[in-house]
Amino acid sequence: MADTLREQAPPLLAPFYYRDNFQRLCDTVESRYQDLLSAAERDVLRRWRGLPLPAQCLYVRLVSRVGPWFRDDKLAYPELGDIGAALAALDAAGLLLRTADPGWPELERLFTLAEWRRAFAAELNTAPGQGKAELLAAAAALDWSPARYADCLLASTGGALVAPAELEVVELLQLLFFGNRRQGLTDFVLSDLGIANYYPYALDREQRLFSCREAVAEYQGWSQLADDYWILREAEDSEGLRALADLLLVSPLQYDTSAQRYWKLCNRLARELERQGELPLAGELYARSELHPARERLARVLEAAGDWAAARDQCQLILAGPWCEEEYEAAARILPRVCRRLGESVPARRRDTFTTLQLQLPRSDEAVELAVAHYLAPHWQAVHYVENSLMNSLFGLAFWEQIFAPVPGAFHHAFQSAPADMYQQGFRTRREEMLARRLAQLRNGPLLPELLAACRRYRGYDCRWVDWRLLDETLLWQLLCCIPAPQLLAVWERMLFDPGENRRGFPDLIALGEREGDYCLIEVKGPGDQLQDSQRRWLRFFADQGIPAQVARVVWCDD
DNA sequence: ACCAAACACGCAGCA
DNA sequence: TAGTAATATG
DNA sequence: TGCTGCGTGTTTCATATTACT
Ligand SMILES: [Mn+2]
Ligand SMILES: [Mn+2]
Repeated sequence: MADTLREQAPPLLAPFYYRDNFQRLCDTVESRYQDLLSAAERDVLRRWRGLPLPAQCLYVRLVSRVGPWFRDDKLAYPELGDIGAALAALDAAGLLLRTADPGWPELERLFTLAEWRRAFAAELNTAPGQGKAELLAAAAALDWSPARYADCLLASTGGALVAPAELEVVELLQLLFFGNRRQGLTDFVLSDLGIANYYPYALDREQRLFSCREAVAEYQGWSQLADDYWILREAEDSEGLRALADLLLVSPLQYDTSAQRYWKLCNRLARELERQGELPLAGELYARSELHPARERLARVLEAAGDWAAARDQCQLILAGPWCEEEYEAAARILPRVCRRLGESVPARRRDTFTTLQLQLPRSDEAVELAVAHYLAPHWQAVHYVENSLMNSLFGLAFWEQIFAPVPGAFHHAFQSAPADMYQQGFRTRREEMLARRLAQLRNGPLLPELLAACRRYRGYDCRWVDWRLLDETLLWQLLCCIPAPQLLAVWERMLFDPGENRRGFPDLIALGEREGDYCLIEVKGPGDQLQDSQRRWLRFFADQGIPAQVARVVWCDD
C-alpha cells in the first residue's frame, strides 16, 4: 500500500543524456585540440552532428557497448523509434559498417547456444546436454569457409551484422579528453548520478596534456605495446616477450607525457623476463627506466648474474642519490651481501627494535586486527581499526585547498579526485610556497577547528586521500583530544615529503584515551606475518618523534 | 591513478 | 532450477 | 633470524537481465 502511494522520484538524467555527454566530450576536444585532429577526424564529428537525433543516440549506444559487431535484430531501444531508420541514417553518413563475416570469435559471442543448435541441427548431431564449447568445437570441425558459418547462422535467425564505424576516432577523442584510457563516457554518468562527486576545482584550459599529435601517437604506441604485453604473458609466449623487449629497446622515448607509461612497461616486462631467467635483457630494460624500482631491480639482476662489482656500484649509485626511501633501503640491504662476496668489509646494519606487546588470544573467526582491538577495548576510550585510511583522511582535510589548488597542468577535466601530479616529486615543489603557508597556519592555530571546518566544508566530495565513511566530528574531536598537534604535524610533513610512498604502512589500530598524549598506534602481527618495509619506516619515525606506537604480536592459544 | 591496481597478509625457500 | 559470470544501464 | 619471491584476499556504483552450466 505504502509502495503504491509513494511518489515516483523524478529521473536523475535527462532523456538522451548519453548523446549530450558525447556531444560535450566532442565539443571540448574539438575546441581544445582542433589543430591535433586531422581533416578526416574532424569530418567524422561533422557527420555525427549532422545525424538525426535517434541516429546520434544509436551511434553513442553502439560505441559504448561491447562489440565491435552487433545483430541489428537484437538492438532494443524503444525510445529511439525505428532502429532500421536510425541504422540507415548512420549508413548514409558513413558511420555504419556491415559484414557477412565478422570472424569466428565474434560469431561465438553473437549467437546463443540455442541459436547455434537450431542453425546446425541439420549438419550436427546436437545432444541437448551438450555445452556450448563442445558444440562450437564440433561446428569448427566442419571446416567450412569463414563466411559460410555466418550465412548459416543468419539464415536461421534472421537479421544482419552491423558495427559503428570510426571507433578509433572515438577512442582518440576520449584519450584527448581524459588524458588516459580508463576513463570514458561512464564517468559523465556516474558524476551526473552523484555516485561520483568531484570537487569543483578550477580547470586548467591553458596547459594541454599533449603538445602535438606525435605526443599522442607515442602515448598510443606504448598503450598498444602494453596491451601486447598482457596478451603475450597470458599466452606464456616467452619468444614474443623477448621480441617485445627488443622492440622497446630500439624505440626512443621523446615526450614527457608518456614517459611514465614507457617506464612502467619497461619495469613490468623486465620483471617478467627476470622470472624467465633472461637476466641481461631484463637489465637492459631496467637501465632504460627512470621509474622505481628499476634501479633496485637492476642491482638484483647484477647480483643474480654474479657480477658483484657492478651490483656494488649500482647500490652505491642508489645510496648516493636515492629516488625514494624504499629504494635506499633496498640498496642498503643488497650492498652488504655483494660486498661480502667481494671480500670487502661492511659495517653491520643496526636492527630495528620496536616496542612490542606479546598477546595470547583464543582463535576466532574474526580478523586478528579486530581480535586485538576487542582485547584492548576495555583499557581505552575507543579502539579503531583504520590502517592507512585515518592518517590519509586527516591529511586530505588538512591540505585540501593545496591538493586542489589550480596549479598549471594539475586538472585537465572535471572528473579527477586528485591532481595529475599527486604522487610525483613535483607535487611538493610546485606547491612549495602554499604548503609552507598552510603548515605555518596549522602550527600557529588550534588544529581541531581547522579540521572540523574542512570536514564540514568538503564533506562528500571525492578526494583520493579522504574516506568520508570513516570521518565524523566525534572522531575528530576524540583524535585531536589525544594526539598532540606537533605530532600530527610531524606525520603530515613526512607525508608531504613523499605522498606516493608515505600514504601506506600506517599501523592497523589506533587506541584513544582521554588526555593529550594518551593514545597509541598499534600494528597487529598474527603468527607468520612480518613487518613490511613501509610499516618499519613509519614505526621508526614514530619512535624518533616520540609518537606512541607498538607492535602487537599475536599467538593463538589453542586450548 | 589505468579493476591490465594497490595494499596487506601469509607462506615457502634460502642463507 | 539455483548459482555464476558477463553485460547493459542509469 | 632476515631477506626475498610468490600467491592470496579485499576493494572497487548498484541493480536488472541474459546466457550458460
Ligand atoms: Mn594491516
Ligand atoms: Mn598488521
